[in-house]
Amino acid sequence: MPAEAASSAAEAAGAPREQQQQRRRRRGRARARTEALLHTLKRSRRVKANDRERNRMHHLNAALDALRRVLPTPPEDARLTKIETLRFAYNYIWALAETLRLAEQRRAPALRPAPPSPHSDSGLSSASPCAPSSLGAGASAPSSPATSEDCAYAPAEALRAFCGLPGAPLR
DNA sequence: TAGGCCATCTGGTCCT
DNA sequence: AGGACCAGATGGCCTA
Repeated sequence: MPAEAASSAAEAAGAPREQQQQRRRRRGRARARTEALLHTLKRSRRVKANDRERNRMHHLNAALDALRRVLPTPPEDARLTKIETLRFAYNYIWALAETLRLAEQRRAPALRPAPPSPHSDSGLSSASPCAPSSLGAGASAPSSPATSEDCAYAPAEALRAFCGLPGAPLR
């Protein structure tokens, strides 16, 4: 072992034992200081990260609250939970899109059969910003949260059915 | 008291 | 390197 060799060499050289011990103690203290510093550094980074995470979640919750405010829930209803809010929003958007589609269909029945062509993605939905294709779901309407018969004849009814109740069916 | 919901902390991973 | 995002763990609060 080189260390042993070195120490015995030092002894052989006549270095006093006391000096060696002092050196060892100093090294120990220095290492302890470094570790403490590292620990506080890690700690302060963690605290900062926690702070950011808390902030991030607050922003997420604020967005969720904003979403709750625009959803048509009766004010006396208990506040929707997070998962309920998301499901409700999904169904609400679906119902709105469906309403729009049916309204279009009534106004211009001749134009009705317009299955999305493979190239239709880009050219869709000049009608309304709420049209299905502009909801980020691609060329087709969001998949139905229930059977399509449910709102085939009464869009308003459908809206109520799908959006009036929290926990409306979501796939 | 069990179960649901929520806020917070934490370590890992990815991105800039 | 530091920040954003994510998922798991934990503990508190509330309600049936």
